[in-house]
Amino acid sequence: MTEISNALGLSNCDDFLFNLVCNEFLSAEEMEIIQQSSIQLKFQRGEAIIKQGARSTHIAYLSKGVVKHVYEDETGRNLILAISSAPNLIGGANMFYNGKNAFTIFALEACHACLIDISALKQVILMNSQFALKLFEVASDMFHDAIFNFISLAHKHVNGRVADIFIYLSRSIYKSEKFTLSLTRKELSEFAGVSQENVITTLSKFKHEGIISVEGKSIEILDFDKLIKISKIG
Amino acid sequence: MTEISNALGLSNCDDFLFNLVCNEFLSAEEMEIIQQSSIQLKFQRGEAIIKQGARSTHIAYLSKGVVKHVYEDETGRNLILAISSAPNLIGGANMFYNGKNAFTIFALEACHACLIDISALKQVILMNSQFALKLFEVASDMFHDAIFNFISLAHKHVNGRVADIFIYLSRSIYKSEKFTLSLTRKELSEFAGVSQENVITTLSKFKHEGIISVEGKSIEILDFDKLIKISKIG
DNA sequence: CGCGAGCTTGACGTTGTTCAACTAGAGTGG
DNA sequence: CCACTCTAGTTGAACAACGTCAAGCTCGCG
Repeated sequence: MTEISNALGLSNCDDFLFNLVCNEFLSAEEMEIIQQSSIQLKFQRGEAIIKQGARSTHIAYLSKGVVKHVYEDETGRNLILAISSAPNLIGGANMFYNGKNAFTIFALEACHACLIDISALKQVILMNSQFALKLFEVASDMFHDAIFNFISLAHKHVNGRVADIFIYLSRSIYKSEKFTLSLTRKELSEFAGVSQENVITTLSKFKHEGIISVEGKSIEILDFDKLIKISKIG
Repeated sequence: MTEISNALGLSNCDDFLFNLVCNEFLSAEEMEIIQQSSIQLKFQRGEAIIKQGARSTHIAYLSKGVVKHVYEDETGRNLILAISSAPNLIGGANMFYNGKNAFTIFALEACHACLIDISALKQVILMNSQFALKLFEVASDMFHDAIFNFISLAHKHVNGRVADIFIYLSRSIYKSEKFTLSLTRKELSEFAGVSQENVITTLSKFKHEGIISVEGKSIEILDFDKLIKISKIG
């Protein structure tokens, strides 16, 4: 990847991590097929990487940044299905749907992503079943994240839902107990499935109880055990 | 399948429909591998076909009956993730998880199911990538059902949720506008993520408004359009 | 005939949404 | 340098939605 092509946001998809993920499964020839039909792009916060309703022509390998998976319903209300951070394969769940993307993936911060052509990918799957199994696992993981979130939405009140979200963000996305939130309060509420005001009130409560420290977008989880306890009781 | 082995609930897994699904993808040899390690069983209402937390050793091909996919949480509250009816492959989402089943699958009525050994299935996947793609599609379908339900839980009130459930049951499970419900009111409430009383009240309301006809377990959808309208406004 | 499981209805308190007002910071143009 | 405006965040009060509780119902079965 040259400096110039990189600056233009155009290059083949030869990200180091992507190689790392795939190399143990792919032959040079197979890797070549995927690289030929792939393209490396940069996205800014708010840009859609994969758009709901559009024909699913590609999935993406996220090499830098954080994204949200959003379902936009008829009434214009949004629901965040999941958050993913690099390095990760995203959009795989669209791959075998009816040809249209089931949800939109938005960049939450500056992102580098490699768009991989689905037909090339299928071609490689047919050549290499080990790789098929691997892809299966990745898609499966997202499914289980979704179930987890599901439970939270179905049975828990705001306290439990917000607790779940911060446990998820800390463990799976930012991988630290101290992080700078890439989501707005409104986005938090679209993740929790409650009103923005309700999320804010709950955050204030957690702050006053010394469970988390909140300074705008700077979050620190002070009492992880208590957060888990809140998550459990709902 | 002899009459005797059928009565005992024991036989190889040579269900006609199962053959139908697989034959276009599997060779005789591959089919043989799967059949050798599979077993045909009968289940009564309430019996678990696949148990949450147990090691995922098999998935199932449901040739007769209706099942529920249930997540049982720490506090003993249940959440129905999805309903499936025959003919269908069930439990596929557990296949590539961390080795333990993420949810339980219960028979809602008398069911015939063929338990298929996962290691045999993986063996065949490695031999035949066409088959891998097919399995991928099946698992993908369940994922999209789950997302659909997700939205319903996140943003809609009881009216919308109950409407969604009856649309789903009518279209995807019973495939008729008139059917005999295999779920109790309590199970409906575990599907909708609201209290049983709330489901009942809503059903009564729909009945008085002439949207559905309810006589115990006998349901008939009288005004599908109105049901869809209710689903949309939430 | 009586019992129990599933179903139904209404009253009441809790939880959540909506609305409206207010604050703080960032960007813009005179 | 200071209004002006726009966006994100915050707080409280009024109202609607939901869960819980308690009571009564129906139907099948011993």
